[in-house]
Amino acid sequence: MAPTIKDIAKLANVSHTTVSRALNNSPLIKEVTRKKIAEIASQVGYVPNYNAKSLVMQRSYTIGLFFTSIATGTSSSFFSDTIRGVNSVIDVEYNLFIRGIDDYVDYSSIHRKRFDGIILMSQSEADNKFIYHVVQQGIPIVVLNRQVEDRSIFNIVSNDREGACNAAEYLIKCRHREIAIIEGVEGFKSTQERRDGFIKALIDHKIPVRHEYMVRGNYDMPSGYEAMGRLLDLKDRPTAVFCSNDDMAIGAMNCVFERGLQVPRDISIVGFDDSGVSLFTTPSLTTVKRPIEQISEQGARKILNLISKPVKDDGPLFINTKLVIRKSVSEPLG
Amino acid sequence: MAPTIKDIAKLANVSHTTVSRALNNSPLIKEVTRKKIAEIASQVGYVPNYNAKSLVMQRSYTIGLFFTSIATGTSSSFFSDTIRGVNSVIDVEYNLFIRGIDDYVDYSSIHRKRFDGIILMSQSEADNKFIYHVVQQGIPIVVLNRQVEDRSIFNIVSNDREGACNAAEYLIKCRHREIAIIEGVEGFKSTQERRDGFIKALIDHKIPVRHEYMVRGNYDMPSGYEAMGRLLDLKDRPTAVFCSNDDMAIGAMNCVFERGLQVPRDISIVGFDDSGVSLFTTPSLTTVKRPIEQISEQGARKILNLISKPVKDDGPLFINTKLVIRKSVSEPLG
DNA sequence: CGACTGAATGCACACGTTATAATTTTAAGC
DNA sequence: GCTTAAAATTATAACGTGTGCATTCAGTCG
Repeated sequence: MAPTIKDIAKLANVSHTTVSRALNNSPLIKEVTRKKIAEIASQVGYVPNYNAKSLVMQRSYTIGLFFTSIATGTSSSFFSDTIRGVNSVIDVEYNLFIRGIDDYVDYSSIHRKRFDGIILMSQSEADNKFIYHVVQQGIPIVVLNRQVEDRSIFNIVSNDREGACNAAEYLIKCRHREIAIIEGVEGFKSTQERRDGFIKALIDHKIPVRHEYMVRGNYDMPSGYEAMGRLLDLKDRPTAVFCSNDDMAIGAMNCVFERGLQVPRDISIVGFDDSGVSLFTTPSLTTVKRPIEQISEQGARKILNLISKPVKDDGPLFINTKLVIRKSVSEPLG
Repeated sequence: MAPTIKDIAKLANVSHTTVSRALNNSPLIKEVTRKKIAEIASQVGYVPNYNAKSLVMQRSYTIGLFFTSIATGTSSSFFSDTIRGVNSVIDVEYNLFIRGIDDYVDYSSIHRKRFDGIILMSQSEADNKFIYHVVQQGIPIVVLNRQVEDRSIFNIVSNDREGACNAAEYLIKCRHREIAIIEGVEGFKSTQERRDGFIKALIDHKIPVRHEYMVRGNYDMPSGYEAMGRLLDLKDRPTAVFCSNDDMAIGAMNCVFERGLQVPRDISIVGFDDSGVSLFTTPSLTTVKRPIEQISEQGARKILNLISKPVKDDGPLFINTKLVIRKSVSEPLG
C-alpha cells in the first residue's frame, strides 16, 4: 500500500497534522521537523493522494481542454498543434483532460469540482451553450480561436479577418482580378471572418464580388477538391483562388493538376494556416500563418493565472496572422 | 453549493446510505424508494463527487493515454488519429488524460490511485522504463504500436514488417531493381521493423541490398526531403524509393520535383501510413495503410476489459497493414 | 518562581462517498 | 397472535487530506 501522511507521522513520532503542514511548507512548523519529515517522506516514496486532497480543498487539479469536436471538422495539424501548445505550459502537477464538446449529451458532469479551469478551442457558435454552462458553474474559462461577445470571458483569437484580407490583397497586387474563395464549414466563426476579410479586400480595391466565385467547402481535402472542380467548370474561371485553409488548398491543387492545368501558371492558389505540409507541396503553398501553438500556449498561461487569482476581463487578445509567400501564386497569363 | 447525497437524503426522509444504494442500483433497495430517490436526484441536479467516490473506491476513473513524446517525433495525423480512436471508445464517465512520457522527470506521480489504466502509444525502446514502472505499480496497461518482449503485457501492433515487405515486393513486381529506403528515427521499433521487411523482400527476390541505398530520416517532411537529396546525388541513383512514412515521402517527392524530375516517370515513390494527405499529393501516393485509429480503438476496448476483469495475456494482437496502390509508382524507364 | 507570551504541535472534525454491521420493518408460517 | 426469517433501512466507520481550535512547550519578564 502506498504510504500516507499517517504512516509518515508514525515514523516521525508526530501527528499527521504536523506532517501535512510540513509538506505544505506551512510557517507553523519548525525548520528541523520539516527537514526530518521531508526526509522520511522521500525515503518512503510518499506521493499525495489527489483525490483526498481534492475532496477537502475543493479543487480538482484538472484542466480541461475541449474542442468543438474531436471526431470531425478538426484538421490533424490544428488538433495536435493545440495540444502541443497547451501541454508545453501545463505542469504535470495538473491533469490534462481532453475531450470534444460533442462527446457529451448533457453537461452535468462538467462542474466546478471536476475542473479547476477549462480551455476551449472553439470553432462554432454552437459552442456558446457549452460556454454558458461553464460560466454558470463558476469555472474559469479561456476561449481560443473564436471571438465571443460576452466581454467577461477571456478570449484569444487570431486576426483571421485581417489575414484573409492580406492574402486577397496580395493576389490583387499580383494583378489578379478574377478571384474566387473556397469557404470553410458553414456556421464556423472562422469561416465567416475569413470571408469577410476576403470581401473587404475586393471592395477596397473596387473589384466586383462575384457570387459564383464563392463556393463552400468544409475544411477538409476532399471538399477543397470538389469546390475547385466547380470553379473550374465555370464558363470564365477565376485566375486565383483563396482557400479558407491549407487542407482545402491541397485538395484544390490536386484538382487543378488532374485537369491538366498548372499552379500557379494557370491558376494561383493561396491557403490559410501554414500547416506543416504547405512547405512541401509542389509548388509550395503561399498561405497565411496562423500561430495556433502560440495561441494555445497563451491560453494555457492565462487559465493558470485565472485559477490562481481570478480577475476580470482584459478584453480579447488578438494574435496576428502573417502572410507567408511561397510559390503557388504568380501573375495571371495574358 | 452542489447537492450531495445527504441533501437528497433529507428531502427523501431516508438515510444517505439508502440514497447511495438507490443511485447505484443496489438490489437491497425497494423499487418504490429507488424511484422516489432517483426522481429527487434528477430534480435537484445531483452529480456525484468523483473525488469522494475515488477516495473510497480506490479507483480514479481516469485513463491515461501516453505518447513517447508529444512535443517531437510524432506526426500530426498519427497523433490525432490515435486520440480520435481512443476518444471514440472511452465513455465520458472516464477522464481521458493525455501526456507525453518525456513530460515527466520522474514517474512518482504515476501510480495506481491516479490511473485506472494506461494506454501507451509507444514509439521507442526507451519507453520500457516507463512501462516497467507502470507494471510495477500494478496499473493495467496496453501497449500499442510497438511490440514488447514481456509476454505479460497486452500488446497491439500493426504488422509493419509484412507491410514494408509487401510494398517492396510491389516495387519489384513493377520491375524495379535499384530500390532505396528512407528510414525513420533511429531506435524506434517501427524503423527497424520496416527496414527488416524491406530487406526481406529484396533478399527473397535475390536483389542485392546496397548500402548507399539505405539513408536515414526522422519521420518528418524535411528529413525526407534531405534524404532524397542524398539519394539523387548518387552516381547511379535508384529508380524507386520506399519511404518509411508518408511525411517523409512527401518531403522526398518535393525534392524530386525541385530537381526537375518527375514522379513516377523518373523515380517511383511509396510511403507508409496512408495518412490523409496521401490521396491528395500529385501524383497520389502509393502507400501502406496502417490502421492507427483501429489500433487505438482496440487498445481502448482492451484497457476497459482489463480494468473490469484483470486477466492474463492473450499474446500480441497483430492488425494487418494493407498496400494501397495509387499513382506514385510506375515501371522504370529503359 | 509564577504569570504571560508566542511558537510549535496535536486533537477532532470536515470533505462526499461506499462498505459493514446493526437495527427496524415487513412478511410468512403455524 | 406470536415467532422467525427475510427484506429494507439506518448508524457508524472508513478512505487521505487540510484546518480551526485547543493544548503544550519554551522562553521572557517582573
